[in-house]
Amino acid sequence: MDRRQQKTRKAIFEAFTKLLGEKRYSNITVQDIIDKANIGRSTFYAHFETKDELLKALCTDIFRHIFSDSPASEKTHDFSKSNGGLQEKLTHILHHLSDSRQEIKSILGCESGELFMVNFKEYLCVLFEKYLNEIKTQAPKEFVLNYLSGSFSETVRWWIVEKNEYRPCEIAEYFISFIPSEKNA
Amino acid sequence: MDRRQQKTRKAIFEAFTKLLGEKRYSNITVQDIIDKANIGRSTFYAHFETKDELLKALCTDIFRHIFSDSPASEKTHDFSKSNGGLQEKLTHILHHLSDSRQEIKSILGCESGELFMVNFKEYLCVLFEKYLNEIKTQAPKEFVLNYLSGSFSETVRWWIVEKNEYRPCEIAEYFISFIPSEKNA
DNA sequence: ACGATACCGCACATATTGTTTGATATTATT
DNA sequence: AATAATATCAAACAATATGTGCGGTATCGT
Repeated sequence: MDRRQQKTRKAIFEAFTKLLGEKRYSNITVQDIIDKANIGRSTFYAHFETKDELLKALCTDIFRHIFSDSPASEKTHDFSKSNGGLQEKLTHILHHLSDSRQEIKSILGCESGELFMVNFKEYLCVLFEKYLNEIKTQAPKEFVLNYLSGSFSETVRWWIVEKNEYRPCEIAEYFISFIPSEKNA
Repeated sequence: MDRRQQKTRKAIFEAFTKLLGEKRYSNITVQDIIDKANIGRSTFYAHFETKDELLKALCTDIFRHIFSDSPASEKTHDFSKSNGGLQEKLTHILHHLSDSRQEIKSILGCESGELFMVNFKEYLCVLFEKYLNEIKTQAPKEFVLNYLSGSFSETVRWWIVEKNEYRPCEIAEYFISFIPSEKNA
């Protein structure tokens, strides 16, 4: 990728995230972005068709960072096992989320959070699906999968937005304790 | 309230919900609304300052309907008790939600869903707070309250948006079964 | 050094917004 | 039935945002 493109793209992302900290997503105009990023109008549209595409690209970047590396091998899907288990994986994700906290908090602060959360839930569904058979329940799979991704994503939202003192491992532990399993019986 | 106002307000609401079924919230313009509602420009602004205010008013109307009447007395806060318990209350709420399904589905279909969900969660927090002491957990109250309102609201979202065959009482039962309590031990 | 291309600045037509004006029609009240 | 209040309307308005197109310039990769 051309250095100029990298530079411009980065400038747009930075301007955008700054603006998200200042005002609501829907109130941010392309004009605002190109002013703060100090780029030409046509340059912006050469990179992103719309403001929505920009947001989507930003989220994609963040998720690539968060879900990139697995903390351990996928050998075991026993979610309370110390190594490669669900709890460890969630803790790992929470650490990554914590790294980008300010950025994510800005996104979650308004309607743009919707897109972030939808994306996040999709990633989580893939993750939780592997552990479905560990869960003690009569409820149908689709219910359970939505319940888990929904509850965890909402937990993350709360954890990120509200300034609280809990550490990633604590959140993961609390969350796991709410899942009906052999261990939590 | 003046009959003219009632008529206009109703026309605006109807036009707005119709439009929400056709296109995304952010792509709906005030122009669209006044065209479909067949009212004058200044008339719209006499009723609502912005499109956001209109959405907020619509949500308020819906929630007033959903949370208006209690199914039973508030005597007992034992949530698995058959009468006045949490499960019955949730079932009742789900029935109301089902009544306004199409309307709510339109709202949830795009960014406007964010506002709806935030509002919904606030109402749910008030409800769940009464049952906090029934829950077996080591997690702090603020975590639990957010977990419950988050997981239930996400369950509702899934239930409303995805066309599925589950009845209100089934959803309530599945949800309750995921809460750690004496009964679910 | 050179061809490719990303950027810029500017301009343009189009669309939306929010406000104002004065006239008209409907309402609530007496 | 008459009257005063007011909700609505149509039209016009400036201000702003959008998306696109153009030639010229600077920077890039090779």
